[in-house]
Amino acid sequence: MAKENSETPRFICGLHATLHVISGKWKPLIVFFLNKGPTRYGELKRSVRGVSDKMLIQQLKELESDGIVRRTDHGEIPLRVDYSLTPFGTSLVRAMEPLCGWGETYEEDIAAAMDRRKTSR
Amino acid sequence: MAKENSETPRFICGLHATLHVISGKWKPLIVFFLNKGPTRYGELKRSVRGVSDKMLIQQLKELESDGIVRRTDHGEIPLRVDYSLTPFGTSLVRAMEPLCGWGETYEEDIAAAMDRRKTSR
DNA sequence: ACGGGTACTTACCAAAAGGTGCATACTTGA
DNA sequence: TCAAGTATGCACCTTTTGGTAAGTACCCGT
Repeated sequence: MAKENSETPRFICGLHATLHVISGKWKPLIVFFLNKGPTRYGELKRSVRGVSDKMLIQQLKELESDGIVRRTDHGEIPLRVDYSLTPFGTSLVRAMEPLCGWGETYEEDIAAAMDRRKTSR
Repeated sequence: MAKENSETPRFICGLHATLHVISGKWKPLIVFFLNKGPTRYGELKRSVRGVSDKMLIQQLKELESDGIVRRTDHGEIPLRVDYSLTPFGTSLVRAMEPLCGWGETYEEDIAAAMDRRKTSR
């Protein structure tokens, strides 16, 4: 009587799940900066050079709805909001570290491969 | 006299570099299966359910040009090709493990967040 | 000669992701 | 009152990514 797939095989493996959370052009950069401590919106925007308001807000909202980031509105007279990592976000950053390390170690190879592809197109 | 950025700030951090290698709808799944050993094209296609020829080949080519995957043409009478991870690819898989673990641990939370977003749209 | 299998390649399209720029509501300082 | 700053929202458009379906070149069994 069992259906072929009785439960949700949404993710093939943990990595697959994780990628749904951190993929997005600016997300890794955002968590990277946020890992240094709470940051105001404008400050973050200046840190993540090249990001547009739309993208920054959008990605922050997604990270927030994923429970990675916390938005704090200080309810002050001149609008003041800042963003920080939740403990969940911090655990993500921990798990990312080896990948960061791998990327750092092979940065040049990765860049070279990217260039090769761009050139041969 | 120094320019603002004298050298290439292509990646903000290692993770950023890594993501250029593993992001792509089917890449994590591909390396996941390949981690179990060399696999023939057709076999891989049957494993990664739902992938089209175009996508499988495309992503395999990118992984190959990034040095993650190795293509072996056995030059046999009935066409026979298989794919496997290079040592570089294996090192990537190693670095991915904590992220896999994180994803496994919080799979439900991630899925729930995804559903929330899908529903509220 | 035909149908089927292997390993791709190609053209065409739809959907998702990302970018640009203007608009808002509120503030402070000149 | 007007410009400027903070933190967004929104409409529109382009780019990138992914999907569908067909075709190729080769081989094999019947």
